[in-house]
Amino acid sequence: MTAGQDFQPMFENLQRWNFVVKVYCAIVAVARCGGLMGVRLQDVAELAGVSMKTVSNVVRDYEHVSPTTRERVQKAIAELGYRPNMMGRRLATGRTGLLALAFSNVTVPYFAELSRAVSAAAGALGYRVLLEETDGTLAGERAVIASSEAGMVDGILFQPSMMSSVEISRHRGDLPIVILGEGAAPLPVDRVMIDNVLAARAVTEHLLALGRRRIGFAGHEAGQLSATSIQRMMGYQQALEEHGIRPEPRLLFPSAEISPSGAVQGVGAMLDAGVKVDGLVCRDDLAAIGALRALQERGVRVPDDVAVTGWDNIELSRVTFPNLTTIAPDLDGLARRAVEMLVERIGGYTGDGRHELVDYELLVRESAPSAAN
Amino acid sequence: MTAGQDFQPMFENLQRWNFVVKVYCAIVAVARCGGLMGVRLQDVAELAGVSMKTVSNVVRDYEHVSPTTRERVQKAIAELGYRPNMMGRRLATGRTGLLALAFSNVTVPYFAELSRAVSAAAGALGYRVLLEETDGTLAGERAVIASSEAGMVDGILFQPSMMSSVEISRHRGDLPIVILGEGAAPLPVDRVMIDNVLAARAVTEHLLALGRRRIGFAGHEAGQLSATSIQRMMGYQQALEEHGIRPEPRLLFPSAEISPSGAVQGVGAMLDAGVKVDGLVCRDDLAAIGALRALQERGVRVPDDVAVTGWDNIELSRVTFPNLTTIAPDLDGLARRAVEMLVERIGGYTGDGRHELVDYELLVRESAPSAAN
DNA sequence: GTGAAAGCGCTAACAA
DNA sequence: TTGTTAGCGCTTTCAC
Repeated sequence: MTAGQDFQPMFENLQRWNFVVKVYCAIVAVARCGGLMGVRLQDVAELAGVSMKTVSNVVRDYEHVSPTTRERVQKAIAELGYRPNMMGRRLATGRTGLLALAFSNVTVPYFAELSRAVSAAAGALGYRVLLEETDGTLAGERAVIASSEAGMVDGILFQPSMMSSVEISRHRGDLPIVILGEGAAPLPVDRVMIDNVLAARAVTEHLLALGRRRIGFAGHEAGQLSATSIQRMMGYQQALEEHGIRPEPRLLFPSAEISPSGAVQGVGAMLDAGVKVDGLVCRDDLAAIGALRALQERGVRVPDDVAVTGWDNIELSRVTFPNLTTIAPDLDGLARRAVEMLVERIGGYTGDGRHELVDYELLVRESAPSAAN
Repeated sequence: MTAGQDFQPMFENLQRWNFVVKVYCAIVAVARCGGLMGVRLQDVAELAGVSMKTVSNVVRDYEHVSPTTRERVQKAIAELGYRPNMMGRRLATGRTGLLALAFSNVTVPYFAELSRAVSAAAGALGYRVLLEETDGTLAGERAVIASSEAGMVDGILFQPSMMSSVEISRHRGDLPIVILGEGAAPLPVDRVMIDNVLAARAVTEHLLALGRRRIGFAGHEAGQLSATSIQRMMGYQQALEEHGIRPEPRLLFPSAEISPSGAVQGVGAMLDAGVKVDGLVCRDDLAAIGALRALQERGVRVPDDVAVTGWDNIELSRVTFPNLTTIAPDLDGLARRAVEMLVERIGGYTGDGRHELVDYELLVRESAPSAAN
């Protein structure tokens, strides 16, 4: 008997012993909690008496596996309670099946609703979504980009608020990225948004059609304006000018902080300062909700005295009293298109940056009813 | 010259060539976008002229590396723009650094705020959070548990709404889990919540102290009650009974759908049916916001005619008009404790299930002001 | 203090 | 149709 012949059986025994232990553990585990720890592809292969490749084929629903083999493997899988380990799979394939969705803060209802739309769209294409909050800070945005580059995700949907397009374009070349919204976006990078200028014009024109002439704009940043605020204010201004009304700086109601409370204070302060308006275009629904409170606290009636509009069509905009006339972006369309483009990039598409617009709708509700009312 | 001697230089040349290509790519990449594709530990090791082990030590801040070596390695890392690949690391260590946070729906403000608190608490312990939405369905909850078991996360924070505690306890034994909230929780599993019965009593007693006697409960499920609704209704009932008031089934205002609009309809329908109340304990802030609208639509004044209370202290509860008296759970404390316990479990702790309570506070605001007002 | 090599669990050429 | 084997990028004994 040579050393080789001696070693082989010993090795087999080792394997078998390992297997026996695993099965024992399985029984204990099943008895304990119905599951099983650390079952590997190999364990299944051994129990089924086939190779790992075959098990892998069965697991991934590869076609060319004989029915009998497949059945045997599936029996082994069930018996052992095997579940594929994503980490191993991802390391081998280089894909994680995860998309990062980065924006400032999930507690902003628009982003929460966006994330649902994105999750749904991603799910339809076999991806899951890792939410990343940037807190709207440059540091936060850099951290998110950096960590996304660590291979945990296959691509990133990014709604920037601080980062410049130059810096965005400096990201690592192998991380596919799609920009959401009207923030900075380098030309070579894909982006999806709605036409903010046009929508802001539409909403302002709606107030003009109601006969309002002293129309304010509320809820934008008190300091450096965001791209979002700029575009919406541009549309507001255009609509006024087209109707021969000169935009007045006094009719701008900035918020010290972009939040509903910020709008309560910002709008409140201007009203207390004696500024008179009969219409208010708010930067977003949250600002509009704050404006509603600021007006109502002071006994101003909405829409009779002041008609108010929001933006985003968040769920609560239907429930305020009065509920909000608002711009309703096609969130599902936006999410679907963004995910599609990202998945194309992940798939290797290297064409030029595509900058696409999606639809929106002006939803007329109580806070600024239609002229017919 | 032997074959061996011949092969060695060739191999070295191959390595060097590979290296030259990488550096070239690096230059191109840096020129193009400041980053670099696919730099591996090995590439850094080669450039620095050390072994992978040493680079790994430097990357992970291992102490025992000589300063000169460390510096050389760091230079190579910077030069190549190396970033460790999480997948590889995780496969090797068996840890992903990811915690799943599973609940029905991020668009529910309470959950959005919870997720921020959890992200913060997890970040402090070196973990990141993967948000998982179950849509409040049994199928959704099962899918989340199943996918969490696929090795993508190290543990899961789960706020169940449908799954029974028996089924929860059947999950795979190697997936640490902590239950959030008052839903089903098997005894052996850790859980963190606030005392819903006590808090509901506190909020009801607040209304009683205001002299309200016809106090309703609003916003619970029209059909099968959730654990949350049950506990809050129990506290409501206890407070009434302690004050010698018999709870009246007519004063229950269920919602066909747990949403603000659902509450608008539910409360509205009861009011239209002629039910009279002077106080309304709402299951949550969203229901309270809906109730507010239902009341205001009908000209009922809040709090003068009907005092209203919410639950959760969501951001918008400060901005409604009137703003909401509400139960403010210590979200940060809850998140911190839940993450701590989960991380302990991940670390191998196997003690009995711990069921812990965290603080809450009754926030008195306009919708049900203090008696002194 | 540093290096060599054996995995982690899976996939995918290439063989058979 | 199925098996063999060489990685994926990293960590980690165990030597040196």
